Amino acid sequence: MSDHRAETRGASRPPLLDQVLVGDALSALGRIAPGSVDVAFADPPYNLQLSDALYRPNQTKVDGVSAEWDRFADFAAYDQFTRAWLAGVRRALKPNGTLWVIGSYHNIFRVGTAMQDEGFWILNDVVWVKTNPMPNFRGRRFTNAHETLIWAVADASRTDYTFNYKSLKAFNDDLQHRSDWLLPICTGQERLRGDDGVKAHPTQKPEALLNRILLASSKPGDVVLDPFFGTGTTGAVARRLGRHFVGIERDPAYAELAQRRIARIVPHEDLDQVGAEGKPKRIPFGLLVEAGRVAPGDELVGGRNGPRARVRVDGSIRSGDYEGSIHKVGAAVRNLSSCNGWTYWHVEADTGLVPLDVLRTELRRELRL
Amino acid sequence: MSDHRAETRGASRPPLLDQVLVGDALSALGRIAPGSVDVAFADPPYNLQLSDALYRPNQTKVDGVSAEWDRFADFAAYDQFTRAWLAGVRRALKPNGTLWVIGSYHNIFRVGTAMQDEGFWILNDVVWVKTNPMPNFRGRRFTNAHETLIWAVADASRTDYTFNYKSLKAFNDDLQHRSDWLLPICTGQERLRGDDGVKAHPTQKPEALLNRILLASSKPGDVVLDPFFGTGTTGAVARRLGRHFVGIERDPAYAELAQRRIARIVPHEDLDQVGAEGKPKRIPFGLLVEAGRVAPGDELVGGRNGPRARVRVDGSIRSGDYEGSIHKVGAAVRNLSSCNGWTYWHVEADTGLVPLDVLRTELRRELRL
DNA sequence: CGATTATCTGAATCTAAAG
DNA sequence: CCTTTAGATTCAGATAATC
Repeated sequence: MSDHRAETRGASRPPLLDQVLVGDALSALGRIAPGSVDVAFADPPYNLQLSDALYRPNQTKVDGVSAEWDRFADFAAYDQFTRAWLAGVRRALKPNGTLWVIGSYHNIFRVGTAMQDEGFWILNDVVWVKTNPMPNFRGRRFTNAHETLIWAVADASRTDYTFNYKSLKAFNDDLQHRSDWLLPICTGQERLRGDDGVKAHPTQKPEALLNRILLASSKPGDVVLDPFFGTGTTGAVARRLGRHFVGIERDPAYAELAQRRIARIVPHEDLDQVGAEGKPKRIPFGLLVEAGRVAPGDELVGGRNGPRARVRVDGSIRSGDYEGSIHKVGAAVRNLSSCNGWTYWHVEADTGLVPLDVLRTELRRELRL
Repeated sequence: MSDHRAETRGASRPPLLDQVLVGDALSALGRIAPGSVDVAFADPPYNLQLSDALYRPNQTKVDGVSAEWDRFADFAAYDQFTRAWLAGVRRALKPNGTLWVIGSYHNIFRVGTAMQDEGFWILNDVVWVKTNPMPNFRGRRFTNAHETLIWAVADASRTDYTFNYKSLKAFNDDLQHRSDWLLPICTGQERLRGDDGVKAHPTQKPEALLNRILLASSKPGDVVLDPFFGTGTTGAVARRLGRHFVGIERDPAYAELAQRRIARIVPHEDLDQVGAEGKPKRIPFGLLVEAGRVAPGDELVGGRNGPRARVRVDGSIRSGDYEGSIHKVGAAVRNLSSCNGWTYWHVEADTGLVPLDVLRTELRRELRL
């Protein structure tokens, strides 16, 4: 993480790591060093606009969200609030940092519009499909069985945001991970409750959701910001996964609860994910020739019964009239615009055809690159 | 349907039923009698903003949407276009009429915001989860595997919109219908093609999607409006379900194609029939880790006295020098080309070795999948 | 002819590093 | 900034081709 400073947009202030800042999101965001955050997760007020109490068919009252923090005069007020905190988060993020926001149909369209207007570049929307949503008691609509997440990078021109593609592919049994995530809501032991057994926070998110978000879009040691910290699910998961967190929460009681909760978390010992070693150093084909893994004059084969090529002293190859790099010649003989020569060309061994890529991997291991 | 007139807001003009109006949406909407429409479905341009060509790993070119009708100067231009057609649709709708709009993350947030601003009252957002989405070829994002629908009533004060709750509950094996719909994209015989075998329209929607929409939110004899008619999927399904349609399409060739398509439709005699639902959902190994059934750091055993592996945070495992999914590593340690990690790897319990497959079955049962 | 294998395609904001 | 080059990257389902 030594390159954090190089990525900052402005002056660096002392980082407020692994703490909960008590205060409203807007002013607290101003205390965070610009360009210091790798990933942000925000679970803002949903602006639910509930009017009357809702009762189940058995006449018990549904304990909905009716807190003061979820009341806005109108859409314009909600938009203004949204744009303000989005701007603050964007300032705190590194240019290649990403933001996740979760919401429902009550607010997510306004949030998404504001994100685009503020300059965020959307990478995906993700739907959290709930295995156990609350039913629709009145039977007047579809069961609201999902919530929407928006994932966006702070600066549209940056393509070097963190996305642990291989890790998520391994997670998903070797199929690339999709935008629909099936997860249960937060219940049972995981749900924080007061001494009276009543849920401590009305909208506590499941740790599994944050777990997947941070596995996908952050690295160990990264700084994770949550401007609506609540009871600290983001901090708990960040700590368990070896990431730093910065939480902002206006309710001191929630902040206190979150701190205690996070203190109990035992971080995982092994934080390795697939491909966590970082990008291996590039090994040019010439190095294989130089190291004697392939000798000048050796013949390469383009797959079973494919075209053949001859290795030359400088690591170029020739096949018929074509000469050049393994990639260029591979593309030429197949009449394609490009080609990965490492996987296309093979050498003949006793055991059969061996791709150059295998020889490269062996050399890389021996040279510890 | 004798109460149509009583529900109209303005003067009644002769209805333009079961026709395609050729022209741009804005002016054609003005020709529709105000307050005459029961349900509208809109599939507006998504404003995809594609720049360069995209190639698959096998170097074939992806046939993306590059039509002129999907090009807008900026978000402001798109917003203006959106607000204009939304106002026109709202005028055409009965006060208790509802509007469905489909979109992707490129445009749906802007559309949702505009709908709320224009006075529509959102009833649900619905996610169309695709069984067979196009993959993400470069591995830089999550597979974009869903699209979003917004369902809203024209007048927020009206609660007498059509929602066939019992019908949909029967459709869904006596469970109330949820907001996540699993459906394949439109391919095969259903996809309209020219004589050259090339798809007639780049964004044809599956009839199953419209079928569910009209089953849910309309009655036989209702008037269904589609301001972006394309090749007439809405009209085809409306006719089959005994509803009237009004289509608007600016491209005469599409309009002609749609008319011919709809003419071939044979309306159902029994309007209550429903289709079958999909297969059980796959549970990836990562979900077991996420759910706490297996913890990072736990040891897996490959059968009695077999090799051992260590579970990691992202659902990958490591055994010796090998890392990857349970299947990949299982294959590697056994020197096979493939392996079913679910039956090969076990966890040690008091009662002996338990295959991962058993844990998966338990989780599936609890999540009711 | 049936079974197996190869090919094609779908609303896509789809690279990274070196020079 | 731009240009060039290396080389990494796909899932489900329908259809066509081959055995």
